[in-house]
Amino acid sequence: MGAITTRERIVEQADRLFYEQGFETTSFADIADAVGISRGNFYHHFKSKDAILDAVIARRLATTRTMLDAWQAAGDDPAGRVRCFIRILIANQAKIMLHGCPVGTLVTELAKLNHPAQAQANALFTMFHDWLAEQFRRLGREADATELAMHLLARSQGVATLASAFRDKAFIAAEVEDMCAWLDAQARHHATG
Amino acid sequence: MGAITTRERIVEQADRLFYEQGFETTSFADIADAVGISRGNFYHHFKSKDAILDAVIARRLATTRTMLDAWQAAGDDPAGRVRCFIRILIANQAKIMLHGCPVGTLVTELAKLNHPAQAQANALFTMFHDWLAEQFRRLGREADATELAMHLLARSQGVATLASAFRDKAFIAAEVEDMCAWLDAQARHHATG
DNA sequence: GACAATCTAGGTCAATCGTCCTAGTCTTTG
DNA sequence: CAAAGACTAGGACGATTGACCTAGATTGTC
Repeated sequence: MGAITTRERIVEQADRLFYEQGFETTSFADIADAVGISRGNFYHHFKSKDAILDAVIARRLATTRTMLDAWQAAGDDPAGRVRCFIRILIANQAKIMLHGCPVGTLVTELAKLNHPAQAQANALFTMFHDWLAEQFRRLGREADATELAMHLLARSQGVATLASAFRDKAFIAAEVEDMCAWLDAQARHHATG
Repeated sequence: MGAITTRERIVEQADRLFYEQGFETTSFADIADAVGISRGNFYHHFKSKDAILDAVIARRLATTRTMLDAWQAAGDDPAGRVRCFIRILIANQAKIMLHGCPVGTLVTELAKLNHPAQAQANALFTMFHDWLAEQFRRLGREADATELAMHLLARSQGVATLASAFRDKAFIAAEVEDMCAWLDAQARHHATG
């Protein structure tokens, strides 16, 4: 127990490669080489490439859930939690400048492929959205919590897209600061009005 | 003259298919079927798939240039021009909900593929950026025109990404309105401060 | 009307894709 | 120790990809 199984290593490397190269571009050979096993060995663990994609999405959902729960448990300040979300852009800025947002780029690619797993990938977005909306509700914005969550989600996506295109670190920093200021204004909007 | 050449029809259909399905997913057979010519005929007009991509990007750069010039010539109101840009999201909302932003999705895909044409595709972003920055300069925001342009570009990208993921028309409308309000505030910021 | 350039069709090529199969090896269990 | 099941390696498959080739059709020019 506790040992990393071959199946877990496959999902781990597939996750990384799907992020770095995209889902369709990544072949079985790529994953096999990364894991260090033979190609034929694959079908003992996954019956198809789509099955690997399902496992990767499930893995991302699990790690995202863990991250959100950790922020939830860290303190009692909803605004502080939202700031944690905003600052992902800085924490992961190196990877984001190279490969964009893991969620956004996957959802976009699956949409173009009209892939059956679109709905599952969208659940990643929904998970972030629902968590953000909950924080805004706790900030007293019950009426427009979902709109505020969508707004912040959209801004993060836009920053990731442009940061990747222009490889611009200063732009990320400026937008993160701007989003934090916007967040403070929203919290004040509750306190004063 | 004026007749649509086979080459133009190839570029036109490739442009559409690259947008709808993505660059890598679209095969020569797909384009040939759409144009109504044989596969082998291709290599008389383009020596490689990358050459078609170059032509598609050049076509998009030209149509974008034409659109921006038309807005430029339409009137003398910089804020009104920026509103034209913002409202692309509404004018093209059906396609955007299905396939995202033509610029953003192409740039993102080429980045994942580490494709040589990345720089050319990025020029599409730069063209929009420079045009927007020019409008902000005319609004008196010489000091931060480029930052404002990047900000608006990012927000548009984010809206397109989420609109595509959630197929949410109301979300687009709300964000467009919010961006227009933001634009007015920026213009006021110049007039009053 | 002859000739050259342009355009088109369809077949062929090697490479790569996801998938599948079979024959071994290792581990577990009675 | 023996039998069963889990795991692995490596090859083979049909399909598809981008690329290339050759031969015929069309067009334009003298």
